[in-house]
Amino acid sequence: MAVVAENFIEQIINQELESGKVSSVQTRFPPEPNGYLHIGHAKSLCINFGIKEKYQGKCNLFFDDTNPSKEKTEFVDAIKKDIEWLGFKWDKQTFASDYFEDIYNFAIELIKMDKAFVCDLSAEEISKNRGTLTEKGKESPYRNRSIEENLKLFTEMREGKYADGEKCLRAKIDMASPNINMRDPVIYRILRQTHHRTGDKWCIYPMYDYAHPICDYMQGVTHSICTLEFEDHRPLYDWVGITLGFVNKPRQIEFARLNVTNLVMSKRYLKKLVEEGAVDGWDDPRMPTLAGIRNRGIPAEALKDFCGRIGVAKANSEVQISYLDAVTREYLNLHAERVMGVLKPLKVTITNYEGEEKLKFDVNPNLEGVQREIDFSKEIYIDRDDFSLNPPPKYFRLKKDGYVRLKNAYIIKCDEVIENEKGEVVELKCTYFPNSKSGSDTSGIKVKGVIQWVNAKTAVPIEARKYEYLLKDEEYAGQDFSERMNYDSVHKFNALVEPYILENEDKSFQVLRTGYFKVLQTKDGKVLSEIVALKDNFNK
RNA sequence: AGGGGUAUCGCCAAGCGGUAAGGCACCAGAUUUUGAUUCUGGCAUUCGUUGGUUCAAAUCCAGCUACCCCUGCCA
Repeated sequence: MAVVAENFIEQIINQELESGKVSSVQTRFPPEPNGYLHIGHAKSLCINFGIKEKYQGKCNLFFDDTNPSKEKTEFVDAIKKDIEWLGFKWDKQTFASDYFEDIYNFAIELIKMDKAFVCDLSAEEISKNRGTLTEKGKESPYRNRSIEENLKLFTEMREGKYADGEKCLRAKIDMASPNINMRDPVIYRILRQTHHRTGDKWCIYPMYDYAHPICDYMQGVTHSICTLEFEDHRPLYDWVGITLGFVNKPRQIEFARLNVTNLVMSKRYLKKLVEEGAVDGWDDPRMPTLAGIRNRGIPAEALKDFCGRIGVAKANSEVQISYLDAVTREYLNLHAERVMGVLKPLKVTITNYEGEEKLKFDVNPNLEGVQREIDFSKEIYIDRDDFSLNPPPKYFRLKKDGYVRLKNAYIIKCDEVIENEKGEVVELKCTYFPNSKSGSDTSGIKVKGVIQWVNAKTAVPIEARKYEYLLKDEEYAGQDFSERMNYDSVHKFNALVEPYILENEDKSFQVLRTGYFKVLQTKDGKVLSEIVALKDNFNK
């Protein structure tokens, strides 16, 4: 894990701790349960839980469920699973809906202070009266209703006397404000939607801008961390807290959201891909969701390390996807078990070898002395790409009359190439050198190439799939991805792998030279996903 | 004359008045039974730009410029 400099949020907290403005720190991770978490959320998770850990504070998991038309229990379960996968432990699990009654009572307070009013304007009229970026807005004709009338009307709104959209509650701030969010924003709307937790108890729901500062405050949040687009909302966030007289009002701090080159990140779009069946679900390895990343075989530790290394700042930036690969590679190199597998099997018969033997194989060269056994015999398979009939210069692997080392086994020489009627290579006849065994090589033969192999008898056939990330590029931007997704984002191989890999599902294995493997359980059986994230220089 | 932000190497990113950290990528070399790993060396006389203050500026001031966000009864 790389050591990362203190980010600007931590600097702010340090100052507040020093000055005594706060004595302890509490954050919250506030997803709306309307979809799965993606890699961008991982950054927020790492920031919020990172602060909890660093300052021995608290961090709640707070579901922002103020809009019942989009939210589902399915999503809250998925979100929790993803956070658990990352290894973060929240202090309390809370919902905005836990506070609906308080939020309502605070609205009554606001009305009593003459800081909120019931407005009869339609959504379109409100929009029209809001003014534009350069022109100030017009005050609602209902703005000066009496407190008594507002109280009565708002109570009736809750009781269901009015139709959806017929009335709303607005904060009374300033229609001339240059900040559009302050132009008497709507804080309650009438919405007859069954809420995933409160059912039909309510027909009015608070808006995010109004509910969030209250929920933060009620939970004891000291630092409410969100993304840059909420900077313009901070005055409103503060207005709510100040007007309601919150003591030690939480402070909202904004940071730049994570962008990754060419990665499709909008929840709207990801949802569409799932609904159209362009991918196998939210957890498809091609998805940038945490579930997808998990299935891809990227360890949680690697993802967290990535989040730490990209830093936290306010400048809009775009991180290269290859950086995630690099961090994954680094983690896997240190921790992953090694396993051999061939994507495109090519039979090799070792004509002068008889019998069978067990060979030692390093589980991971970084874990000294930890070995397991692999079977060797006269019939093996190598990868078709490790043999070339017309080798380019500096080709280190097997060629006709050439030598190569079978990883952890013997040096072999290719004597004969067997082709079928179509001229395709179907088998190689080789001889091995008994005194060239790994670890006790006295043959004196120098080979530059080392290739992986699997034993014909023990290897298991499996469908290997190579998943590409869902990428957006100019050519496809804004278009319908689904066709392309199925076309070129998954590559399938009838591969052979060591049986060992199947006994260790849910682990990621580094595969020699080609990348890393992870076994996925799918409807039609086991599938090995192969994602290339290792360095692959030999094609240069 | 709308408001709010941001500008430091190809990509992230430290720096907070004392003379440009680090990571990824890249280049060169060494070791290597993964063409991986590891190792060693290289990689911004310059911080969007123009002026100003200062003995000294990426850091302070002023003016430009570029990019991002804001006109949901979404979050």
